[in-house]
Amino acid sequence: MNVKNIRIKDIAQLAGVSVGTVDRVLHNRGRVSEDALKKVLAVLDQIDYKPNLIARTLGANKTYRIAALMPNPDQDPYWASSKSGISQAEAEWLRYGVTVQSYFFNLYEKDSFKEVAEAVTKDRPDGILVAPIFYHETLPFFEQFKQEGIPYVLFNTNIPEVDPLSFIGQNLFQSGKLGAELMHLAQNGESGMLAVLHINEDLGNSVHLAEKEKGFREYFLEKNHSGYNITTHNLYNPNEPTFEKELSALLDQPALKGIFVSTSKATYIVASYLEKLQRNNIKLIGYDMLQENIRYMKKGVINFLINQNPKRQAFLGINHLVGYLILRKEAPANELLPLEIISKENLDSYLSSGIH
Amino acid sequence: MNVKNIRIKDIAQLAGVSVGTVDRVLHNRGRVSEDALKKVLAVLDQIDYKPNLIARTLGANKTYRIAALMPNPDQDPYWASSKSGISQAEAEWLRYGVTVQSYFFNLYEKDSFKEVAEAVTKDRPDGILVAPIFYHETLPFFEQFKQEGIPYVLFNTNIPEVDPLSFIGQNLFQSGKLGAELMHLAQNGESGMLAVLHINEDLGNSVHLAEKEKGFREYFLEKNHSGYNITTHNLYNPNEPTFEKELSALLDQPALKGIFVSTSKATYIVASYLEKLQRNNIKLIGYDMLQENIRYMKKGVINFLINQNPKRQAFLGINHLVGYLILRKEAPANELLPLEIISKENLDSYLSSGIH
DNA sequence: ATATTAAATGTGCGCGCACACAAATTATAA
DNA sequence: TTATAATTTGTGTGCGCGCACATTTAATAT
Repeated sequence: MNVKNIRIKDIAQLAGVSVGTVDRVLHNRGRVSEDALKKVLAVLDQIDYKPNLIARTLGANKTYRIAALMPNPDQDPYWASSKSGISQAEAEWLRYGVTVQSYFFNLYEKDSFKEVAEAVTKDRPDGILVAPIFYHETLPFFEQFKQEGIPYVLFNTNIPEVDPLSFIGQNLFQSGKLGAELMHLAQNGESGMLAVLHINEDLGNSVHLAEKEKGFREYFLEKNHSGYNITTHNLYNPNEPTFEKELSALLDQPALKGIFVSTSKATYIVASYLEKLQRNNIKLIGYDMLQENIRYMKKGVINFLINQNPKRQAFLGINHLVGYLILRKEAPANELLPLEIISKENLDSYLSSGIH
Repeated sequence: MNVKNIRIKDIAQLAGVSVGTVDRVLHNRGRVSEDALKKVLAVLDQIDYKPNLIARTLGANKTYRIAALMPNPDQDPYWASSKSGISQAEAEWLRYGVTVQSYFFNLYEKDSFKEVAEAVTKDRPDGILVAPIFYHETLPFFEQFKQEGIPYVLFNTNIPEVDPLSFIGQNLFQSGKLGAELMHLAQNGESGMLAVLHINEDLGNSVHLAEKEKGFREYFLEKNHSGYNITTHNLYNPNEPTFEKELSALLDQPALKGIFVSTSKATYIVASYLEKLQRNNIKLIGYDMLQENIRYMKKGVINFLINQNPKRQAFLGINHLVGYLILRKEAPANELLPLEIISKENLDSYLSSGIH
């Protein structure tokens, strides 16, 4: 019983004042005499008061509206994963009066983002989770959010200048280096031509992808592996006829030994071509445990996946926001998720382990 | 406001009875007439009542004592990691009246386990977390715990027969297979001799380790890689003079291309010999991100680590117990953590990401 | 000096649940 | 029928916090 935490009541008793006074001091609402203030502060200085968050939450009985601003999940299964993380977090907090309103913008149109972001601004939510894949377009909105005192959390893409409550994502440079290490391993010591391939549908993403490429190249630079000849390939809309031509041209090169693809959707697109063209000697390394990618990995077309954990990213984003709003918890400024390596032999262990 | 959750009060109103009656039905405490029971159940059938756990926890205001029964963390840094997971969980729940009492037994002495387990039994905790590395010795204790209605969670080693509230660990067979895949990769296509090495200090563990070996061998069987010649080596106490002799004899074999070590402590022991004997062409694959292992990985002596996440295992164990005791949450019967692959290039991303 | 205003302090209530206990109803005994 | 026991039902209280409001004390005006 003596291990129990100190309550406001105890502080009041120790300081010889009423709980109301202690409350006013704790929240510095003023209306406290210097004398009383001193007494309370003296006690607070001695003991380490930690409010009972459970009681606080119960008493508050407020409802919180969180806005999630992200690309349309129908356009890319990667974003569908993010969406499911949001839904999972929402389900967990619904009963405590938290609702999440999702706002989807078109992955390929900057104007769509603006439009949707304005809608969010109008709605004045209590907190905002956003995947700011467009750089310039987002800045003024964050200015606005900050002015209105609405906390915002970024995920997937970081923009440190806007000083968010928290960012959740990964170190992209290191991610590229890891991709290179895996590629190197998969090559069995033989050298040859390696391709870095970006399918850059959404132009907002290019900085993002370049960072991965830098890391990829850095690895081979450090290793001084001149045996590998690394080329870069930028493709755009997979639906255009030029796409297939360009990709096929690349895959036809007999010297090509491996492809590092910088996005999750691009991974299964390339995998499908590799399978169709029977180029099973080309090692493929890409991103994320999307349904399609899982299929190709089980077939052996994809050698490694680096898990960006889109679901977990979004899930944590909502959680941090909720923690900040109702439990007054400080969220970590940067939550960099580990770079998880998925191979044929540990794939199932990831699939069966919940959100993780 | 209409999104708010349904309260007991609401159910009472809908059923036309008092909250007390609803409470008795929900907790089936009896003392309810058939008529009232029917009415309440009818309402409950219609709506999806989810109790407000915050309110429940607040009201309960009980203190819970959890006993953690595990090997002495001073004997092996692996267990020190587990310990830190327990401490972290304890810190998180302390203010809600949860205390954790740790009971350490000697990793090498079955009798020590018995002794400590008896102490736990006498203390009658509200819940027990245990790493049951000795098989036969543990069974009668679980019988006792079950009779007394004390929930227990296992981690690290599973004993499904004792029907725990939850088990937290990994699929060991798959873990061995993964080790083999990584070894295969690290070999760069060259074949040769591979060694599976167990340093089996605590005899209780042997089944555990055999399972990993089975997986390791299975991988090469499936691949039909007769090019690799796999041998098994059982070593015991590293402090005995024979130990060094036997290990050196193994490492001296020029055909030896790789070693798969089945425990975390053994990993850095072997790494130290590899370094000393300058056998840097032997690939080493082992377990866990212990301080020493991290050092050897950064130096390039260890090629891959499979992370068993001892810290997280214990952390989750306490959390499940707490969730069950105060929030009445059902813990998952089997929480199999993913088999995380650690390499030089993603090591830092794991180190910087907290408990994960 | 008393009346009025301002500042400081203390008290009460609700959040939703669990549990103890009081009240009301029904069944049984005298 | 009335008295008593057994069963069923309802009410009240506390958990710790935050906030609204009542009360007390001090400062100022008349």
